[in-house]
Amino acid sequence: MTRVRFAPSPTGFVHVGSLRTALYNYLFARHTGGVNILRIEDTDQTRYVEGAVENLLRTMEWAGITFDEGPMQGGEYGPYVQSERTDLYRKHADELVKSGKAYYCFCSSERLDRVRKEMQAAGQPPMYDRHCRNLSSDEVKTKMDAGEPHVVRLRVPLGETITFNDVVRGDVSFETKTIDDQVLLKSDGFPTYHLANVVDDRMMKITHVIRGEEWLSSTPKHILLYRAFGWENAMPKFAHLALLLNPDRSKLSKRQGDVSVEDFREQGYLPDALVNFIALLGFNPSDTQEIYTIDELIAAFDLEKVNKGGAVFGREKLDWMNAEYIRKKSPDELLALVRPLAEKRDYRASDEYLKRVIGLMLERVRTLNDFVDFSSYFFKAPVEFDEKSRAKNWNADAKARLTDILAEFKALSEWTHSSIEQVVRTYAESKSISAGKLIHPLRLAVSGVGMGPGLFEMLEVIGKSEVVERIEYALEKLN
RNA sequence: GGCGCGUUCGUCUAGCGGCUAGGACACAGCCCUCUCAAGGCUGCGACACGGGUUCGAUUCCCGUACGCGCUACCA
Repeated sequence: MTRVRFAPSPTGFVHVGSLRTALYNYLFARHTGGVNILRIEDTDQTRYVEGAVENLLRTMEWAGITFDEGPMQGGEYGPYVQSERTDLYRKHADELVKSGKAYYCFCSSERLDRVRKEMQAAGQPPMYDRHCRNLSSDEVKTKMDAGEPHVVRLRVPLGETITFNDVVRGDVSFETKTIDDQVLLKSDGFPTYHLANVVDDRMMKITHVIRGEEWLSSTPKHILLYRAFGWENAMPKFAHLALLLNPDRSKLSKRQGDVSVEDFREQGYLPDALVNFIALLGFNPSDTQEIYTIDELIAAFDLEKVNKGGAVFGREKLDWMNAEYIRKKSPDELLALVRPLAEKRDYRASDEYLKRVIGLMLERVRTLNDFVDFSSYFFKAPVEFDEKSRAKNWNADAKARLTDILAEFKALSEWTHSSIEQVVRTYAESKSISAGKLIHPLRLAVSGVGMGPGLFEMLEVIGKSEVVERIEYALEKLN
């Protein structure tokens, strides 16, 4: 039975890179019929953010990523929040100190900074100088009795090579002499990531650690910890995912655009589309298919097929994919999605009316928000008129023709797109002009802009009386 | 600086010794058309570089370049 975990730090919003890590864990768990676990890694008290966990939970639910064990669903290896497990970490840190695999360090952060600076100045890699590594037990006792603040550090064996087989990268090696005597337990009594992570992965019987590439260099420390605890035989497999990149190939970050899942949600991206898109950033089932349902992704997922190189998070393809997903939604689903957006803009309309607007806009939107961003004229008469379209389509001739058309519209008993079209085309023919000479000015008069859905369908939806009023207004206002 | 990882069209990718290097997004043109889209067709466009290994390298090995990550009492 495979057991994997997604172990985020609740520090605010959910980064799309985190979503991808969560997604790959989820896909792997479901593909292998294993267990997907959510564990909150909140051991840094200085980075605590109010409501971050709730937001994380909501975001995961939105994305359709489910967990079998976690803070909400419980499980036999809980609690699943690290701040509630501190006794466990302390116990394990003590055990390591007793067995000589770790030691107390009383160095102040000032001393640490100074040492690092000195080493750097000397052209050495900035590392801890292992100052407290060989303190005698008497010295330790004296300092402890005096209540000196201290941390627990791992006693990293010198002169060894740690090699492990990463599922996506193959063999990776590190020299232990390049590894710092890592702090395991901080002076505030909380564990660092390394300790808490290894202890929890072991206690929760994790079989595969699927995480971001930023952890690759720390993996030998984790392996050393497994060894120190005597857990070599329970070592999970490691799979390090390449990072998501900005268009300039730097690590995907704020400032160069949106990076939080919440941002995309707010901008009208569908969870299925975001998930589909992100799944294919670094993974491909060796197929030319682009659109995958979540079940297809689960069926196709394979850690061996995860790419080693980082992928640029390119917005254009996401937009295309989102549009594809929007068009696959049923009218009722779209209504439910767009309704709140329309209300936020104070667009008053019946469900029936909104549905018709959605139907006309469907082929023209890339996000849910586009439905309302580009359809204001279905709900409110234009107050401004697009200057480009006015310059091109509006003149004395157009005004004269629209005056004629207006009269015919008023006389029209049946207001449907085909009856409207008939009026317009018949009139154009009678004057020996192209229908476009009427259509464009009409569009401008009624919508205020030069683009949009087919004119006749649009006029039908907006309704006769409103159309008449708008034409009258335009005739009066526009020169 | 040190250590580690990576590198196929602009972007996401297929490829796992022999292919006219395939697909998608984007872009350009054409068709459709009342505009904008959608759709259809066509086009543009890549194996980072240098050495090996081999009858033959995008593919295997070694360098170089470039990019990224780590180098905290943050995760």
